[in-house]
Amino acid sequence: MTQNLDAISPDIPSDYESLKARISTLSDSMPKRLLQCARYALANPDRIALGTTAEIASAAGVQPSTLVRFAQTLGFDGFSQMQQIFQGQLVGRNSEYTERLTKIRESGTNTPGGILGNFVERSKQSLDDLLRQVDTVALERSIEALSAAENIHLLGLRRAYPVVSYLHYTLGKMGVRTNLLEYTGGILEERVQFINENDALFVATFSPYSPEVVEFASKAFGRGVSVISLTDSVLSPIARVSSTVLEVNEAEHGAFRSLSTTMCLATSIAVAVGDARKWTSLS
Amino acid sequence: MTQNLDAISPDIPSDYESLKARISTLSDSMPKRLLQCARYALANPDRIALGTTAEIASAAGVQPSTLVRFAQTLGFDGFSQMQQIFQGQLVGRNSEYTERLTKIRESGTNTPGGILGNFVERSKQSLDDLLRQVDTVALERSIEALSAAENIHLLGLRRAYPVVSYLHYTLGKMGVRTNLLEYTGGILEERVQFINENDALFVATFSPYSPEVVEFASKAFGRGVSVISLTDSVLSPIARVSSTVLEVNEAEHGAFRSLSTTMCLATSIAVAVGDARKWTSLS
DNA sequence: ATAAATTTGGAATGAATTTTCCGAATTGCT
DNA sequence: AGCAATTCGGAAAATTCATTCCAAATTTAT
Repeated sequence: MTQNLDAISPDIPSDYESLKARISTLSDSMPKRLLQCARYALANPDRIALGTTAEIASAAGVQPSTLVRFAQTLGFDGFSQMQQIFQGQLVGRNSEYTERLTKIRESGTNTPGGILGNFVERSKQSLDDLLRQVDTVALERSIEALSAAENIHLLGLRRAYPVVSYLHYTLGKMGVRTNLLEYTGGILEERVQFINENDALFVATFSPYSPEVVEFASKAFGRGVSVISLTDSVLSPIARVSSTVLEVNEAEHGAFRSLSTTMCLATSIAVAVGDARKWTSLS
Repeated sequence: MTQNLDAISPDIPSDYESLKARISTLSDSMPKRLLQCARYALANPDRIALGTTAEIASAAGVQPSTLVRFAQTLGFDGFSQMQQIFQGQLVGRNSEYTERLTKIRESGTNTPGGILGNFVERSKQSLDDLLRQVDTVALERSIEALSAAENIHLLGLRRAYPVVSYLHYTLGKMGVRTNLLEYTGGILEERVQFINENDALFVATFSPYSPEVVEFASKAFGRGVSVISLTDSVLSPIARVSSTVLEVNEAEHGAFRSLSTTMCLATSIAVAVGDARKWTSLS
């Protein structure tokens, strides 16, 4: 097998891209351990570039010899030769990046790359703002409320729906069951009655704020339910009917906003709640 | 002299900045050859990071032993220890990130604020990586395919579902109708027949890759449908059944990954496709 | 179920690399 | 200019590292 592959492609990959491509094509026919190497290499190219066989092997959970075999399977003489490709990628990266940024800036906002560059920049700014402006007290109270709740209900429509559906999934994976309130016709409001005082309602809504969501939260809040809201302004109508308000200023491009920062916050909330629940369930 | 310096500053520089600072303060009292090392090191930090003593020494016009003495003059045990600082600088290109991350770790990653700080930093890094690694050709081809498609079908389960549901919403707002394939029981596969050759299938899937999604994409691809996939590795099984592959390396916190970067890319795609469709519909 | 082929782990090998050491050369001081 | 201290070069030693090899384990084919 190996001989055949060598015969088919005797030349060695000369840059990181072709190396990735070769890994991709050969991964089908790779045995378990070599696949493990492949996965590790693609996930941690920096460590391959700088580490020794012993270090990398132990980090990847294989033998040093397997690492050498992996390199040889890809067409290299040995590990060292493959390592050079990873090193080249590491060095070229620095210069390429700035070069690429200027190129993207020049390309304006009408090319796909330009649009992406724009969003990346704004998202980074937005993430900075999040960390700077976040109300840690509100955040901690939110985590507490969600951790203490008997049941967690999630509500969000339109642009907010991906946020709550993600929370639903991630919390579920952490062993925290949640109730994702889907909007199926006009019956949403009727479900308020199934939320009781010991529960928490997590509601996400952004401008323009869906009236039905605000209305729902208002009713729940009126019933004494702990309402944690994620929104884009303290002026949001949801703020008045919430126990705790989390604010996020999302990156924009014209009229279109990303969900990048919001997702970052949502993930953090999920992990924090998962952690808190784990500790309490263990004790 | 050397003994004195050791006595004055027995601690070793722990990052590139303090290393540079020490070189600059000590360079006054350095003899010729060591100064030569200092100059070379500051001018070619990358080569110091990756080369061997023999290589570097010859490039710098000194003996390998001089290189070792140089490192020891700066307070290190030997060359290897100094090299690690240069390597660290190479990996944490914007050493800001790693620096801030360690700062965050010191303040504890178990508090909600700590978890958020962690995700914010990693997400920013992840966004940088996205811009650096994105295959602009693949991106442009994706936009073209999606713009040219008669109908756009969207598929993504579990963690990928929020991504496609967001695309569904955003593209809809831009006047691009899409068909969001929801997973309702085992009937998913039967829907392949409703996708025809002029359509495009956008499929998102992350490790562990849902077999049913891969299977679905495979069938569509087999029917000649343009399949644009968004995934987390070239080893993804979806890659083999796609016309175009977009790769995203998302930020992690332990076992949990955010969707921050993925959402940024998704938004960009939506805006780009929306733009492209607008132009063609106007002309 | 059995045999053949492939893959794997781990020790052994051999190469490469870092570090030490010491005599020679250079520099600084009187 | 002559002496002492420092610096340097280069070889030798010690260490680390990549690679090879082979027996054991696993997988595949019959």
